[in-house]
Amino acid sequence: MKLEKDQIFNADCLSVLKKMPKNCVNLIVTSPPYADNRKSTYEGISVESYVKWFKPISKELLRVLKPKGSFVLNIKERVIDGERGTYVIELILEMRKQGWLWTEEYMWHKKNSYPGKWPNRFRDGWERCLHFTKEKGFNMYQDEVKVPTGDWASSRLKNLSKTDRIRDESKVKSGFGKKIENWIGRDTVYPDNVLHFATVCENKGHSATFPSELPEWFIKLFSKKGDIVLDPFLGSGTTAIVAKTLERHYVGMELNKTYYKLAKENISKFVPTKIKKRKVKGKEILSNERNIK
Amino acid sequence: MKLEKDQIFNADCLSVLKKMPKNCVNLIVTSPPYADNRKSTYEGISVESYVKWFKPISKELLRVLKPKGSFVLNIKERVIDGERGTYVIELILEMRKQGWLWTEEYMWHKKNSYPGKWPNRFRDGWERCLHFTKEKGFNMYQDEVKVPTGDWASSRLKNLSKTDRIRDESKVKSGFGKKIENWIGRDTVYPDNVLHFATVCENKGHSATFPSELPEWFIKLFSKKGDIVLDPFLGSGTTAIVAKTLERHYVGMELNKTYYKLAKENISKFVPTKIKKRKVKGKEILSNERNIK
DNA sequence: GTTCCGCATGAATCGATAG
DNA sequence: ACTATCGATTCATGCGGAA
Repeated sequence: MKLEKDQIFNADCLSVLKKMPKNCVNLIVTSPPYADNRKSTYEGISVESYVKWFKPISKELLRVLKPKGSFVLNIKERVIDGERGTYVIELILEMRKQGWLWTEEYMWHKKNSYPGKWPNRFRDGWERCLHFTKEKGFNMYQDEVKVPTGDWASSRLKNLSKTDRIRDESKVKSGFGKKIENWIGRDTVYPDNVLHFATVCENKGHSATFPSELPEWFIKLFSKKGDIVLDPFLGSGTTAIVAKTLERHYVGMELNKTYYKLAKENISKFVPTKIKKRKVKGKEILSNERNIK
Repeated sequence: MKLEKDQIFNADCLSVLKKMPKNCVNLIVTSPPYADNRKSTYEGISVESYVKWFKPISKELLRVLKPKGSFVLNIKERVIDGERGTYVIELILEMRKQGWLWTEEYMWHKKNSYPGKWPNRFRDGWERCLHFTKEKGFNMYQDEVKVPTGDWASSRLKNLSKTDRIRDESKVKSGFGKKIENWIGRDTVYPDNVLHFATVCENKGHSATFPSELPEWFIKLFSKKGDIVLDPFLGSGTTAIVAKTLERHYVGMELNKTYYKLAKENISKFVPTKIKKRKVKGKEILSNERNIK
């Protein structure tokens, strides 16, 4: 299969990945389905089989990723019978056996974590963003995520107020250069490996597993314009939308038909491109043309 | 050996632990020496042998801990040859085999992380605080660590009281006063599992140190007055001082003679005055801060 | 045009209940 | 005894309507 840019598949990611050529994507950002506590699950993945389920996928991801590319895995283990599940840390060990380098673990601090009160724990306010690479000398564009110093920056990080959000959205839409302009005269510093983003709620209009700021940060950090960003569990399409907005190409898979349609709808709505359907060798693929407004 | 309260040992913790009776301490809080990359280390523990070195200690800790007690392990894996070391997550798996329950993983977000710049990673801004227990029904005193509400409620409360003062002057019996009381009663909430503390000044490269706020938070959360708090890697004595300040008893071990003397000196210097507390909204609260400053 | 308040909601977890 | 379902708990956030 030749890799067509900017398309999404309504299919199991493993089957699509196997048809993809090796070393073809620059960055993988995804948040896979979380494990399900129920013993017998027909759509979810059980806790017991999680590692076994994910291993063939991570093996293919290793194959399709370019040598200097990165794989960012957003995940968090469930509480199982009063304990934190061990399947995530077991997965790390298994992926290293496959050849992945566990380069870093970024922490996503969710300021608005799910409420609740229990006798043995507090609300869970963070998730892992595991950073895997194929080589030590992977691409990392640190200057693209520098943050300004001073109160303005820290307050923006801790609390995305309404004005900040407007600024943030315009920043994404107009590209990164404009943001730099806004910060001229200010000192900028490199961030640390802790990310402060609020989760998205349903009332924002579209449900998503992670806020757009999360893939945005990693896409800026680990890819450049024109690169290809892959999300094998696309969900409602957040990764693809952000990638396209940042002038990267996207490839995505989503098994669930409802989410696939939602992603397609969201992408067509948000991305300033005209999507055309085309038949190639009996298969329907997507190609896009630049929409010169 | 009979357990003497409020004493510290200048000895290898394992040898002392073995002499201690079982089920005698209520809480263990410690930050063990970090693994050392160098092959032959004088006092450090090599990366390869870290799990093997720690297992007999954690086995004894399991024995001396009371059934409803907790073990809080502050640790973070080093970067080894460009990758995060796996010995911490391997240790979690091994400790579960010993009988420990991996109940939770708290996250210490270091607000002022150690500076530096590397081509493949950012500054490390967080450490793990692994929470192990012997039973599901362990002791947890959640009310002791409540924090002020976030911006949402505080700004709302501020505005409510402002408009309400006006209404109160005009309408004495409006029934609105009670509503305010409900809001005021809600000015503290339960925290999540992310702790925001600044690091302490760099100690002279020996055993890992944490700010006093860290043991303070866990001592308040997992023990009550009169309980016994153990730190098998006491360092300069932070855990013991905080324990005593909070009217708990302490037991500590420190192998390094210099640090042992320092700890003893620090503890003896300690005058049982009030621990540093801050006033927030007229209420005394913990030094933990809900928001990133 | 702002600011402010009411309300719904979210990758949750525990304990009790029912089969 | 083991498993599935359900109600209670909790708080930061965004949206929409009101002041």
